[in-house]
Amino acid sequence: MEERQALAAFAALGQEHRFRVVRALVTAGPDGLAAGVLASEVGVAGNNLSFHLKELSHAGLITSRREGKSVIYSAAYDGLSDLIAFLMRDCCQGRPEVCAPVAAALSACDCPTGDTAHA
Amino acid sequence: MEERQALAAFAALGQEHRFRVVRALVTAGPDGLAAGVLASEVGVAGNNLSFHLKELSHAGLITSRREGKSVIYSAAYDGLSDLIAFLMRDCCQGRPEVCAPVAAALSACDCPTGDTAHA
DNA sequence: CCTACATATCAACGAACGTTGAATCGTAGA
DNA sequence: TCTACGATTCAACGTTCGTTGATATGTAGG
Repeated sequence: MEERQALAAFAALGQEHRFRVVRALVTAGPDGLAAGVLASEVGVAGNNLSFHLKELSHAGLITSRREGKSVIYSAAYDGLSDLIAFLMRDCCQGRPEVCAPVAAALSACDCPTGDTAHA
Repeated sequence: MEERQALAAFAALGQEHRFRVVRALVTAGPDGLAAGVLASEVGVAGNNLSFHLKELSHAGLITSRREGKSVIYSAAYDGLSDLIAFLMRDCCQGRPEVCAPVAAALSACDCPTGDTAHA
């Protein structure tokens, strides 16, 4: 991931409404949510939401597809993981003070980290 | 980490100059860097840098200590790891599409993840 | 005490951001 | 084709952000 893209992603997530959009889409799963549903879920006017969705899409954090009259938005899981990986690559840099808690968070989650023996 | 704090941290990292400050401080290690050194390293005027440093400090990403005539700034490693952990907790949510690449990035780094057999 | 140096604070300006309302585009059904 | 509906685009606005220059604080040395 380029630095430019990462900066855009951080700036995008630094806005409350956009962050709530991303969280709602991640929670919704790969099926995604229609723009109208997102609007009422986040509490933003439709036209305003379009503005934020374009920003998030440009930052590589969400994707969209048309489905009948609706436009369905989904979280771009690869973009999100790229962002986390970029942050760790730029900040971890051989410093266990940063990585250790992240590794702990990984094993506290339902994901296959390679050493999660808790499941 | 609170959502409010995480939003402030994302917004802080979304600014190029501030991001470069954080990267410079992480690279510098726990010893940190003086404000003047940071100013020339990032290419920002001293008074302007103070503004950004206050923002980063308020976001919990850096800390400061006075040392003679200089003020030394250091990366807040716990704040950074908290931020990554928060992002994964809010975005991972049992979705291996996000966690797997992060786990891969972890093992590509010099940190003890518990299963890094590459070193 | 006075000077020199390193940072921080303040007021002010221009630029970018986020919101709003009206108008437009695209799709589905009568 | 006409209407209804969902979503987007556009122009305008008020606000916030980032930068600049001048000023103030705090520290070390003469």
